[in-house]
Amino acid sequence: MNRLNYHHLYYFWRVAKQGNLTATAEKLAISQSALSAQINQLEHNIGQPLFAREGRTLVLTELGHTVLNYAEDIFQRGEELQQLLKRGVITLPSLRIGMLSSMSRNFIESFMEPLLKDKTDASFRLLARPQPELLDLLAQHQIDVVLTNREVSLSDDIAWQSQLLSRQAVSVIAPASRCDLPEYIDPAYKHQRWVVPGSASPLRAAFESFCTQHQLEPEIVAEVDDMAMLRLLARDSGALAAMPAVVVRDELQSGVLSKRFDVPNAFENFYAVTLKRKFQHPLLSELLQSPMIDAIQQATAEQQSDAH
Amino acid sequence: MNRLNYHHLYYFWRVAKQGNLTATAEKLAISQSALSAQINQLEHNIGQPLFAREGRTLVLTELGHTVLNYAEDIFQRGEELQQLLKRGVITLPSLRIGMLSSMSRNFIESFMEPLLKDKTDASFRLLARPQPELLDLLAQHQIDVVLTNREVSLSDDIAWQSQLLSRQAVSVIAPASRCDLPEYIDPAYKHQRWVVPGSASPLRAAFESFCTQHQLEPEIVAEVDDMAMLRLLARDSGALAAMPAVVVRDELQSGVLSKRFDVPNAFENFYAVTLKRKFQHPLLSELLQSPMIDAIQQATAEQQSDAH
DNA sequence: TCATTCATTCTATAAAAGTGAACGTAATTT
DNA sequence: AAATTACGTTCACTTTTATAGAATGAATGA
Repeated sequence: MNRLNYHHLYYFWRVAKQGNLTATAEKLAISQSALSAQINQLEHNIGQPLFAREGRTLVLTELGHTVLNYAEDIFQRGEELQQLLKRGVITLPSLRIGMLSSMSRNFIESFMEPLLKDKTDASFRLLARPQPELLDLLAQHQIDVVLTNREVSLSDDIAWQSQLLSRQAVSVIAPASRCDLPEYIDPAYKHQRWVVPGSASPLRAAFESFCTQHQLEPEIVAEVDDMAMLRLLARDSGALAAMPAVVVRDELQSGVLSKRFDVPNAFENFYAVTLKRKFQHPLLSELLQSPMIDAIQQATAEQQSDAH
Repeated sequence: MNRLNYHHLYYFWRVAKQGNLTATAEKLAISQSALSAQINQLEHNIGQPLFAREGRTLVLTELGHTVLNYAEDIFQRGEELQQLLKRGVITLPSLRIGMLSSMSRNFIESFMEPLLKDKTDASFRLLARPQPELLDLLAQHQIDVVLTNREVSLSDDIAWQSQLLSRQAVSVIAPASRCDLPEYIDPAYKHQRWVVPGSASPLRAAFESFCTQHQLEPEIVAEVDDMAMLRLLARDSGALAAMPAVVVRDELQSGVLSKRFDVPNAFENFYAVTLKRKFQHPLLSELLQSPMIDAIQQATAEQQSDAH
């Protein structure tokens, strides 16, 4: 291999991030043929393909992902330099957060809390998508972190890093009008109307198993994936609800809803998924080691040991 | 400004590090004219000079230093990528430490101690030079850190970062044969033979002022800049010596020399000077926040408060 | 002073990056 | 099943950029 050609690498970076040669060529204001040729030269120079040509799309190989990680470091810093040269100042790029739309908004908000207060220079973008799309975006460095309640499965190509942020017990939530119901499992719960998480969710599975175990025969009024929607239904449907308490934090506080008890051994996990990278976004580092996260982790650790 | 030309930036990086166009052209195996032209283009593209042409040499401007800092981040990462692509592994580059030859070797050794034990992958280079040359090398990213006992003066161009590592009292050291001398200032010290630090050193100034204050009339046997040399003379000359105790740590322990007392208000400061950079060498970060350093700093803090 | 060192400038040439049209497939529509 | 569209590659050719080499100039040092 000769010396690395940084122009080729730059083009590769742009294409890999975009995932599409034609669109990238347009953005770069060159022809696709030129772009294609440059990337071929890079691959030829390296001696191994960076993209697998699958059908009519370009998909990063394992090596491609590795190289993209380096390119990201290199050219993010380069962009910063260019900004400095042009405008005389550098502004921190926005922190790009991806979230699963089914997650608790309250949780997300408390995660981002450090960004909201007294930091004038902190800016961020928030993006709700299905999990596979989020992971794609992450792999392409289009977002910096994914907040999810679903475990990520290991991939050959990509070095995910998944950090458990919090572990919430699943609670039985009742409208204020039903505060006669006992704060423990009881025959009174045998025939009730419920709103519950969608069947794809591990929470739902836990709820079902709980019902079987205690011979409850719930009437499912609604099953909903989206936690924000679930919250509204819990508040307004008059039915009981099974969900992490954090989802309806405000309602519990104001007394509109009340928590009866925790479903034993049913938890919702919150993860922050990132790519293993040398240079993480500074705001992200801050968030991931913020005292709030520590507090949550400590709290959940206590919860766990309480449970045992 | 158009898009940043990374090849130009690469050439600039090489030249700025080397400090010399002709030699760099040779290393790059291109003509000086080509190299000169490329760098001119970069400057033209940026709109401001990166080098000041002083006589027949190229000297970095303030902007030049800034750009070099970015370039260093960019291309160090690039070199790492190239290494990965060629050899399949990345090895941490050596940590390059610059030291003032006049400094205590014992101090340097204890600074580097974390590198010496059980780390198989830690490699470093050590370089003894006069202070101005060390700072030049640092500014050109040829070394990662300068260990010095002399304050750095602030420069317009370069963002030094100077961290106080340790503060050593200056002690009066006597050969074992002279352990009759009292452990406090006393007329017995009035006429004695001494080996002392060179007159450029702040230690020497402190010693002279001490002598004046207590009306000592020292016979100066030798004045020496180099602490390693001073150590030998203290051991072998039979004269008294004024120096930080750490310099003769081993001799004090073995009893060949003995410390009589500390010269009041005379200290030698040890600094680690680095460039303010986004991405510091990982080994260096480790050293600068090693528990040994903390211990020293705590000890010296106590010393200071004792003195007050 | 005169040779030496080092960077710059100029012209010609070599190398590279770029264009645009033609081509090959895979996916999608009719 | 045929036509259409989307997307990447290949090829012949043009434009742009990088480079060599000789000439120039300015500072340094013997």
